[in-house]
Formats: sequence, C-alpha cells, structure tokens
Amino acid sequence: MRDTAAAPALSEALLDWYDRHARRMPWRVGPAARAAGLRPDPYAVWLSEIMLQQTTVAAVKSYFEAFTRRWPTVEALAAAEDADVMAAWAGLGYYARARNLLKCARVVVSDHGGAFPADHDALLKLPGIGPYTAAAISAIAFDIPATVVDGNVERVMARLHDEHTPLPAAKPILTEHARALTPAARPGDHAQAVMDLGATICTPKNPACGLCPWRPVCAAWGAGTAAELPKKTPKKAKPVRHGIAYLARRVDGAWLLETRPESGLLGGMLGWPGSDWVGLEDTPRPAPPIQAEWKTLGEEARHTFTHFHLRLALCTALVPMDRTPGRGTFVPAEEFRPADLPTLMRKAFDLARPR
DNA sequence: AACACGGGGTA
DNA sequence: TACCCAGTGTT
Repeated sequence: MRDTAAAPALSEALLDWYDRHARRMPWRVGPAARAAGLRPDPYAVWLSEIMLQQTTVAAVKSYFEAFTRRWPTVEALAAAEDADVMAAWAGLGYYARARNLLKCARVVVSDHGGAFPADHDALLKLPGIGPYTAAAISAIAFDIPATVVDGNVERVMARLHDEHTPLPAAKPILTEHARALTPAARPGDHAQAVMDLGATICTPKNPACGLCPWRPVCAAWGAGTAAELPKKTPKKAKPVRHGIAYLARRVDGAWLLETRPESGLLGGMLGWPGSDWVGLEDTPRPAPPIQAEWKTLGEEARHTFTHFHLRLALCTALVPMDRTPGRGTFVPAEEFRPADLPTLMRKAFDLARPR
C-alpha cells in the first residue's frame, strides 16, 4: 500500500466489510439504531474502552454488563464506594485502571457537569485516558476523525505497508499510516472496523488473508510476509520471586484480610497479610499478623505477573475469638466473597480454605 | 526511554 | 511449561 490517494476507497471497502461482519458487543450501537440516528452513550464508550485496555473482548463482556447494571451513569459511578468498585473490578487485572476509573468519573462530574468532553485534548487530560482511549472516545462517541492506534491497528498497518521496522520503534510510522487512512465520514466505525479486522482476520498468528477486504492492496500479502509482521524487539525473561502469605480463619468463619497500599502491585485491592516478594528463596519471614498456631501448607500459590513469576508460600491458622490482629481486619464469613479478591489472592484462598 | 502493571489464551 | 497479547502512568 503506497498510494495514499487510494485511502478513501480503502476505508469504503473496510466499512462495507464492517457493516456485514461487525461483532455484536454490549457497548456497541447496532446498524439499525445508528441508521435511526442514535449515538453511542459516551459513558458506555469510555467504560468499555478502559476495560478493553490490554484485555480481550471476551474477558470484558461480563464486567461491562455488571458495571453498567450497577452504575448506569457516570454520576452513579462517581458516587460509588472505592471498595465496591475495586471488588467489582477484581479478576480483570491492571487495577490502576479501576482507581483511575473512579478518579475520572469524579472529575467528569465535578469539572464537566457529568458530560464527557467532546474534545481530544480535554479527554487526554483525564485520569486513565491516554492517546489510544482519547482517540477512541473522540471517534466512537463524538464522530471526530481522530486516529485510533492500538495493537491491532499497529499489526494491520505493519502488514498493509510491509513495514519491517520492529516495534516499538515503528510506532510513529504505523501511526502515520493509520492517520492517512482515517476518513472524515464514520470515523468511529472506521476505527472499530480496523480493530475488528485485526482481532478476527489480520490475527497475530495464521492471519485469514483469504477473507480480508484489503488483501488486494496489502503489501505483506504480495511479499508473503504477513505472518511474520509486525517485528518486535525481543523481551527479557521473567525472574522468579518468592514470598509468604498468612491466611487466618477465626473460629466464627471470619477471614483476616488487609487492603493493599494504593500504589504498586495489586494496589488498592484486598489481600492476605504477608511478606514482600523478593528474588531470594530463603528470606527472613515477617511476624504473623496475629498470634496463633501457624502451619505451613505443602503447596505454594503460583502466579505470573507482567514481569515476574511468583511462588507464594502459604501459612494457615485457626484463631480463637479473643485474639486481636496486629495487621489487617477480620471480614465476617457472610461478607467475604472470594470473587472480590485479585486472582493471586483467590488462588491462595482456594489452596488454604478448609475442605 | 525504560519500567511497572494482571490475566487469559494457545502451542 | 512457555510464549503471546495489549495502553497508561511513573521515573
């Protein structure tokens, strides 16, 4: 694809494909509703785009439905308790997104009268909204011809132009290619169409070029290089870290939990009291959070984070009613929901709970 | 520019 | 088990 004069024809072919193949999603306005002049709700667009950062459509769907059922408007979300939002986000990962989601909702209510700004630069100033999300909301919710570049778009552009420069160095080049294709009409549908194309046809492995509306103009198709693009600079191996967690159950069934610090790993989420996680296997253990007869479990909780593997040793104890914890708070059995825990802490619970 | 930050899926 | 995928904020 070298001829930029062909851009309008390319976008037209893509929109035609999109109208026939668009995936149904809870936050999308369907073709019939769009034809009737209905615009997407900016709150729904924003919420879905935050959830979709680094996360697949399949993982997001049920969370999006739960959030919009419980908090149907940005005003409702802004008024929510922090702990309720963090618990509802549990399992979705990248918990800074949930903290910024609440911050953003509160700024939109207090500084913008409850309406998301229809302006790329104003959106960019909001917590949790970066270049991708600002462009996505501009295009999808407000019909502004912003250029939306996510990992799908990068891959599609790398192949369309047979660009062999490795990411992330290639990002400005790929962004410029995407900008040249962005149409004045239906920019939101165009953006979603490129991302859908990347998610369903122009996939990382085994791209379905035979079904691609852009195959006739795709440079990588011509060169036979589609499957090896985009090139990426090699990533480094994940080290292993070790730690220990204390799971205390009081005789009345209450569990001893603490809210983790706002910043850092699993920030703001519930967790079991324990040690820091370090590179050495044999490290001094911190004092248990409460005096009891502690037993070490035979099995460790294993979990992989973005940049390290964790092996978490587990200690359990059954605690009499009259003890006071030095760390954490007992959560009564009827209030404790394992689903409110991030995945690592839920794995630890599943190994340690009485069976 | 490099790093921190989860979880799910496939081979 | 190992590898792949994917935006924002901080430093």
